[in-house]
Amino acid sequence: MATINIERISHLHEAVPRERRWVDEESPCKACALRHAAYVIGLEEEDLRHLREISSSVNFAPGQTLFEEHEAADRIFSVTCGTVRMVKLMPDGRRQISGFLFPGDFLGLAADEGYAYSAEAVTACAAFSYPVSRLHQLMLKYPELEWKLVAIARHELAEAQDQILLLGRKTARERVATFLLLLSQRAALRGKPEDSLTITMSREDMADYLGVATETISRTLTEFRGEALIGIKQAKDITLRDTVALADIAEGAA
Amino acid sequence: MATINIERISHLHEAVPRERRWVDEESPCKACALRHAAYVIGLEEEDLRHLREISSSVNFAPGQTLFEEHEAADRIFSVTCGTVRMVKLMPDGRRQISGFLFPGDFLGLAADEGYAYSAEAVTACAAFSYPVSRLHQLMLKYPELEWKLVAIARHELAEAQDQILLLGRKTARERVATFLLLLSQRAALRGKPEDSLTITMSREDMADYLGVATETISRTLTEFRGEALIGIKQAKDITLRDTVALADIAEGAA
DNA sequence: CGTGAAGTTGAGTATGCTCAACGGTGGTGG
DNA sequence: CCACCACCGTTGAGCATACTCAACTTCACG
Repeated sequence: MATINIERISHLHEAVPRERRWVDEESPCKACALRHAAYVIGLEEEDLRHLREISSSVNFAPGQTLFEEHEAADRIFSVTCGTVRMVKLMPDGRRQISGFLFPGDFLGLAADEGYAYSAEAVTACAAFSYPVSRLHQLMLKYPELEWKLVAIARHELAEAQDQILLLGRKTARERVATFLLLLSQRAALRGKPEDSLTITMSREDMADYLGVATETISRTLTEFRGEALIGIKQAKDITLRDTVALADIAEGAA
Repeated sequence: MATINIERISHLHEAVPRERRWVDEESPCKACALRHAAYVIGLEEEDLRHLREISSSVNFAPGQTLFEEHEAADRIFSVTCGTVRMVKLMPDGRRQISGFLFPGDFLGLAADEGYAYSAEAVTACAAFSYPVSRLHQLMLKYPELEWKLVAIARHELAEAQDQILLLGRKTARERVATFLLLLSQRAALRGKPEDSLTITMSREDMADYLGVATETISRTLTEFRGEALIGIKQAKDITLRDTVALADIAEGAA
């Protein structure tokens, strides 16, 4: 199992690796068990062993690019540590983030000729990389494992549908509430407190994910604080105070 | 190969089957070759034979429901004829259409416990239905076929990403232009004229797909006509007059 | 403790929505 | 076969949500 460390600097405004930030998400990153990358769909110990044979481990500094949109989609990744964003850009610079990935998520499935989006490290992060060609061979050998890949894809498709509803029909308030609850659920999945959130991404990232302006994110969060729905200790450190009310808002019931 | 005709009436405002409309899309519907359902990803004759063994043929009248959101996702469909819409509803009635399906498209992959959306016939249409359990068995037997299912899912994910960009960041003009070009491409795939479109869905469906109001669809189309980008013989009969300009608008370059 | 990036707040505005009236088309019944 | 009616689509006027532009504040890092 080789270890590759891709050293590409992505955007000018992005910081260069800083040792401090390498560990502040999933303290110590070295505990990158592939198991992490699997809880979503319930891969068995046996599946993991097979996958491990063809995987390489890769690390990325904040802002680094895992792969670019349209690049040949010859690798699939599973995130083991940190936060990754999937980014689509328009010629004039408008940016849409189609999703954030946390430990346990698969990355790079969406493709059609090339990748459907660029993938960038939000925090320092680590991932396993699987060459698609070897994955294909493996799948032919273990069709039961392949069926699990189908299940992962089905799950991801369902998530994309939710995002489409959010972007097509929800108000700014509903979008932000939905997002906070999403972060909460994902934190819970990783065994972290579900009502004390550490926001790993910037307001700009949140805005580009929710299809609004950064100012709208700020205003809405302030609004929620005013309604005692959340507490904001610091910008990146938010407490959920009334999850039920937030859920009502998220689904448009309030 | 059994033939099931599900006779569920979906919404009150939807018409009951009418013989005339059963045939006006893909004259004659009886020519429902599974091959139709396969050009996207290039299934081989052999794959089709295997799939045919476990499929049943189903027909739907305009407005009928193929399946409901949250229902157990135990069937996957391939559309052979007509137009199908994927619908998500919010409690207060807001509606988002996450996509339209044409002959050759697969349906029902997006699921997580249950289906991620309801599927409804826009026009009269026909489909093949594959029980997931039997599909699973088949896949274990023919892993090469299963890999093609993964490819279909990857393609669908890429499409969902495009829709996310559209809904998150594009203006109304850009959305409508993108949609017209999408219809054009899909028509071309089916061997139909690519600049003389037959719009099979209502303005309301278009609006709910593009995340705008129906009035905005009307206004934008009128605008495009005024700019000589399109011709509108009748509401459902649109000619593309300047595909290049439309493409520029669609990607935000104009 | 200074500096620059990130986040918040405010004021004014624009895009697209809502509400409403009008027009056309197709299907149905006389 | 024609006429009516209902529904779908179009157009218009006013308005609201969220954006843009700009100033100010806070925080992280050196």
